Amino acid sequence: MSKIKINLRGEDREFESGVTTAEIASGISEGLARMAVCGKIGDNLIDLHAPIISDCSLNIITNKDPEYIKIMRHSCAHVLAQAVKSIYPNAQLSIGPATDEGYYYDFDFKSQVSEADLPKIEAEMQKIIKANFEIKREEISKKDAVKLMKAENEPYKEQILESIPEGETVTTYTQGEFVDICRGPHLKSTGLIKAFKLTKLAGAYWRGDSKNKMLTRIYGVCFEKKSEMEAYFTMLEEAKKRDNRKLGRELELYEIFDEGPGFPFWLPKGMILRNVLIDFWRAKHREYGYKEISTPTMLDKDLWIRSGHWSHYRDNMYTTTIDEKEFAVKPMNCPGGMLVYANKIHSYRDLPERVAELGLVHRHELSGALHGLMRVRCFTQDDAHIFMTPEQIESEILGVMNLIDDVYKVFGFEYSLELSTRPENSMGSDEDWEMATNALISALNASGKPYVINEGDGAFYGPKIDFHLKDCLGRTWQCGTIQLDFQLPERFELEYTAPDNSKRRPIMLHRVVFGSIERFIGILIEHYAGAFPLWLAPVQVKVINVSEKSEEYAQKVYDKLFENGIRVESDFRAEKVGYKIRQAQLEKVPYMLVLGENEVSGKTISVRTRKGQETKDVKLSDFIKRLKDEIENKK
RNA sequence: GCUGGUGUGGCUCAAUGGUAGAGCAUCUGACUUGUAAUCAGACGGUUGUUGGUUCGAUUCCGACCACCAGCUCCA
Repeated sequence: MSKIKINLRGEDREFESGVTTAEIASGISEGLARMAVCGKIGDNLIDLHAPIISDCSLNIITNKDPEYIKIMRHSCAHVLAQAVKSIYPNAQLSIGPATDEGYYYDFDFKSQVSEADLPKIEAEMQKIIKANFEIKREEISKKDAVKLMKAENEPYKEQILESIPEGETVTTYTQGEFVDICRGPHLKSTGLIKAFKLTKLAGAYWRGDSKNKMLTRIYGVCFEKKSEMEAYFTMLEEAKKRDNRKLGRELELYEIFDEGPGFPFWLPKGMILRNVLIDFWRAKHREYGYKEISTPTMLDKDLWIRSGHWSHYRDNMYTTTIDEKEFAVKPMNCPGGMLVYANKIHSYRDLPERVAELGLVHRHELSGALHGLMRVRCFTQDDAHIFMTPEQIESEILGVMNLIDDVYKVFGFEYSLELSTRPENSMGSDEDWEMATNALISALNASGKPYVINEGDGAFYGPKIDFHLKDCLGRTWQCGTIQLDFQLPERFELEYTAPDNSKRRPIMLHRVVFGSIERFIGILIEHYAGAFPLWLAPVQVKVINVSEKSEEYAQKVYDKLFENGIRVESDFRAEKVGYKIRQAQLEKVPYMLVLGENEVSGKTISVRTRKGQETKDVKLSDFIKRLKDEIENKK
């Protein structure tokens, strides 16, 4: 038996090769052995009974560690699978991982199953948990695993095994009658699962590929305590209240009609929000050295053939025929931008040239993908194309990253960065892709911000850095993006004159900050739960009179606010003050002015904030000053 | 597009194999009101569309459309 060195909490200790985490734990203390749930080497969790055969640094994970709940969720997925197999013996298993709040398992039910069947499955799971089956881990050869899965009639599992090299060992986990091949780790027994619930049922393609068969995915949640699970469901209820679709209608921001699925209509209040954002956007772009253009919505098909969109994006494009000529509605703004660049002779002295465009694009998204303002079929991209020399790539990318950060900060957004690399169906040479990808990586590294890599997720014309923002349910949406593109300058033969008088091809990047105004507003609605800060609020002040006796004075206050450019509304209806306040409150108006006989005689105003704070005897001029300061500083 | 579900007045929801009811909103009247809903009356729906089953369907079945959750895709 050979010896290996295992580092435990910074201390090197020697063990026999093949030692398990369980053995190490019981060697330390009985308590630790009892609490230990698995080991952790690097980021990998290993089963308590998995042999360790090489030098490493080991953490013993106990039921006090955050990893514990992940394991419980994973085991819960197995319990789900066991329950399904016992109710539907013909159902076949595919995969079943833990998620952020729970787990899911994909099955090929050979019969139809609907959400109504979930309680039945849940009850079976409860039985399994109550029976407290031991979850046994075993190592078998790949060959035996294939044999086992064949015997169990699990073709999906067999397919999974195919990707495992010959000669490797595979682990199985068995609980009662149920056996699954799985890397683990798992709980010691099913009885350790505390709070769980099945939440929804949906389709999911086998191996995430829409060409494959669609399986049935059952989602569930699992928590260490019932109270945590209840808190989670309460959170979901709260999140529903800030859904952009619900608030969009209630606050009269936008509407989507059956006559135009995915084509949002902007209502007056939403239009204000939109315009305020655009004003802010223009100011920022002026500051960062951009010019602005606008290119047509519909252009000759030949242009799209030339840009490559016709061959790569045709399915998503709307087209029409005019005078027997085919035209396409733009799904992207770039080709128009290329024509504008090519329209003029450029010197290296002009570069980088940053040209922005608020471009309305149309894309035929699949009907099932539409989602409020987050995913629509026509939207305004706050696009820009930057033309530059190779030396300018990194600093320009960093410049855009700063601009995006600068803009997101104003709203208090936290975002995550993703680098997407070359997809399968792409244009261009290997060298170009490598150079472009490296340029993005070095800019990311220079920024010092963390990022994840999405292999094969880039655009067909180049790799990209995406900025993701979260919606109220924690789903992330791509907003900002920076995409390098070597293709379009080539296809449109763009040039600039270098210092040596030679003609060179500029490097080009596409970028958006908001992403699309629609999606960004969708995120904003949920981020603020509709209670927009003053500078964004469609209605900033509501003037409310107490009775007819103060209407004339209230009108004067309204006029003064209006003259000062404040977005003000009045409510002089013959209703009780409480009623009118309630209305304004539901409209989430930041400030309400309540004006009655006291204010008339004192020539003051009474201010109520949307949070319910009241201040009496305020001078109108002071209030206006305060409003202007708050708007100016985007508080 | 795929899987499952849903579809009743502007909004939220109820009811039924025998042509639908409430609250809010709207309108009218009364009340002149002090910080989250004053009272009363009126108006408003061929129950998403379209076929079928039936003496009769909004209710049962099919197709289509839209929406919801998820998958795929994506700003």
